[in-house]
Amino acid sequence: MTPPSATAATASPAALAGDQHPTERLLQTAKTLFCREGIHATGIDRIIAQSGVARMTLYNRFGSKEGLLYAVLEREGEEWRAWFFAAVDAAGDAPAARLRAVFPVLRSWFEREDYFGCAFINAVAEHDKSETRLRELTLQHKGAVLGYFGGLARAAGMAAAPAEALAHQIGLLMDGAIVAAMVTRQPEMADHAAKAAAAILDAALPA
Amino acid sequence: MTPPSATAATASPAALAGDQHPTERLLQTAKTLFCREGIHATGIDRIIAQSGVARMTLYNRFGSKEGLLYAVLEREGEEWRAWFFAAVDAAGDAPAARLRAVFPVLRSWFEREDYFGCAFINAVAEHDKSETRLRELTLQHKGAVLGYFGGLARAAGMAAAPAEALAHQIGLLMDGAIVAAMVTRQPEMADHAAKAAAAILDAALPA
DNA sequence: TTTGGTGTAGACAGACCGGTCCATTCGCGC
DNA sequence: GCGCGAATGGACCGGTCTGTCTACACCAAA
Repeated sequence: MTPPSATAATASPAALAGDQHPTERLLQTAKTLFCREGIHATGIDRIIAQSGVARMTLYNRFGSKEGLLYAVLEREGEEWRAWFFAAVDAAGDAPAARLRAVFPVLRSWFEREDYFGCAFINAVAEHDKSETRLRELTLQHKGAVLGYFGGLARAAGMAAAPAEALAHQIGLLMDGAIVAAMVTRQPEMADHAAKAAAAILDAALPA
Repeated sequence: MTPPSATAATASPAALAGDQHPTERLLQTAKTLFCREGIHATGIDRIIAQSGVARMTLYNRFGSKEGLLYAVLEREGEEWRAWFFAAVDAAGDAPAARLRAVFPVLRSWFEREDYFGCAFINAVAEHDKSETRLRELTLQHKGAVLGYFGGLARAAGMAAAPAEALAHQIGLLMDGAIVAAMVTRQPEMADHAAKAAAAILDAALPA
């Protein structure tokens, strides 16, 4: 997912290989490579070479490439949500204003040159569809986001059931914008989504 | 993408390995395996074993695994669009009625047990994001679908620009539903999308 | 009957995969 | 300075990957 440098400061890729903890460098490097080039296409050798960490350190910390992937996703989910919620909340105190800020915030994500789609969606897409673990991790992440949307909707005066329905609709729009922006490389996909969201919100929220 | 057996008749997997042209069996088998288990995770050996075709036949016909993938996507796009447009058009003569039929039709796709998401999206997701060929193929496919939506919107009385905007919004909702249904395995995602689309259409179309 | 195109069966090559093992070095608290 | 856990660097393993090559079977047209 690659949120706008939630870890801040250490932006330079050069600095990345030098001063951080091995675990951190592994997670960071793996996240980047997994997202940009795909998980299966990224070999262990690439990860350890680019992170400047010994092979055994990876296996001691994460057990396997799969374990590393899970750790990357867990971390990425936390960081992304922290960034996203904060950015949306910064749009104002009114819940309705925050709901309307969702897609402008997403656009700022799409505009990053290191935007390569949602790590969770991409991971599910390239694995066996009967794999449950990955889908569970993804559902957990998406569930947290939907919960956040639902909370905003209720805070805006909606009842529980319609608030949940609205959260689902915004969530669908968000997933659509994420994959459309990945494929087209056009951040403006967020604007189309924002217009759609506006129509939905206008119909759902008391004026 | 796996549309509901556009090639009809030859549904049985057993029949698949027996009576068809080698080229056909390769395309069919590769499509299924690529979608269900991922492209990188599907080896040539699996494809030739399951299709009952000689290894050299694959390389004579398609040149490489990559060539096979492109052929699969091209074919899949054509078949899927043919099925989808026909199914939506069957909902009625009125353009508005057809637009509102989009997500019920998608739901019938999500309900298939061999639904594993959109082959194009999945392919882009698991390859290097600087790969242009795959993204172009995907854009071509999505462009055809957006064009279809835009045509319906104009036929429903909308001007060119707003019709195109509406097409984008429906398209985003569609992509979102496709990935959400892939991750959750819940066809009801289409219902949420349908509600969102209804709000958009109600606001856009003249009553 | 011959010939040529198409497909088959499987051995094979070379690269690369994830993962293991081990000897060595580093860094830090004592 | 000492000792010990953590990290390193690299050799190495078995397996699998894509792609090539050869020898052979079939079948229709000349």
